[in-house]
Amino acid sequence: MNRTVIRRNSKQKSIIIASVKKLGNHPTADEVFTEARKLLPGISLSTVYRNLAILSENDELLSITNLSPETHYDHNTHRHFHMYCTECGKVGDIDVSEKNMEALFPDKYNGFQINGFSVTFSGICKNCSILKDSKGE
Amino acid sequence: MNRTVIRRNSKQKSIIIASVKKLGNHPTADEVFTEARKLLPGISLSTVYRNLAILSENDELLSITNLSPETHYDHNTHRHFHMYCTECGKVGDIDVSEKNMEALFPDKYNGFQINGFSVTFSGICKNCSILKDSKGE
DNA sequence: GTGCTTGCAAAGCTTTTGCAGACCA
DNA sequence: TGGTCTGCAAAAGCTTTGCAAGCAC
Repeated sequence: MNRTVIRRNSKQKSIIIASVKKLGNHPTADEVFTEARKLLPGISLSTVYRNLAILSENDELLSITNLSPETHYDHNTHRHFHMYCTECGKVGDIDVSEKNMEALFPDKYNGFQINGFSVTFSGICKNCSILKDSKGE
Repeated sequence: MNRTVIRRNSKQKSIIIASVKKLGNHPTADEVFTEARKLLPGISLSTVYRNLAILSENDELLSITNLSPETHYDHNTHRHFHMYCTECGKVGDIDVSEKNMEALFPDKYNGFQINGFSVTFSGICKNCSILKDSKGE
């Protein structure tokens, strides 16, 4: 669903896009805000939220809303899965073969017209496993 | 992760469980609250939240977070997918063959130890499609 | 100049928490 | 009776919104 309003460019918008790309690993709105402020100290959090929402609507970003309490944003808009570490909150990508994708993700299911999907695994990442082991937990 | 505290029964707790089962279709905390109040008008929303959290921790309920802005609760704790209608907010179940499950859901992935997963499709349900068609959208 | 976009502040929404009293075992 | 559970109210956390000023085109 694209906005029907005329879009304009602004310094803020391009800085927000650049920040998401630079951060790379599924930043939250607040992380984008922190990064964007390095380049434009006066930028406001609501501007970040507004632009992330618009970019998601226009499929220029993927918004991931079932990871943690916060919404994460991903500049990789291709179909892929996510892995969420319940220890450190880090988000990783999971690649799935195109064959499995097709088998799993039909366009329709019992009358539902499927437009998008979100797959998230939760668990413990390599780093946190090592940390836990070294603490003898 | 179970609580280590001793659990007691209460009228509120059993009414909350009964309400989730009666509502059936992935109710939110507020919907459970509304249902529970029919049976016990004095019950408080925080009691509902507290009990839903405990039941989820004990795997007596599945909590589905950020399907929508609210957390949904499911008395079906078996592995299955969800379908979220972006028009009416209704949540449906999607069954996937056990074979596909096994292929897709390994216990480990690149060092990640996978403990749980969440799969959500979003789109438009049958009812809403019909409504949209009849409006000529 | 028009009207989209921003920053600020305030509000909105769901969920959590502190505390005193109630109640289960 | 001891300690868990409840209800109330307030707060927390993330996100959205109203509005006047600023800026792109």
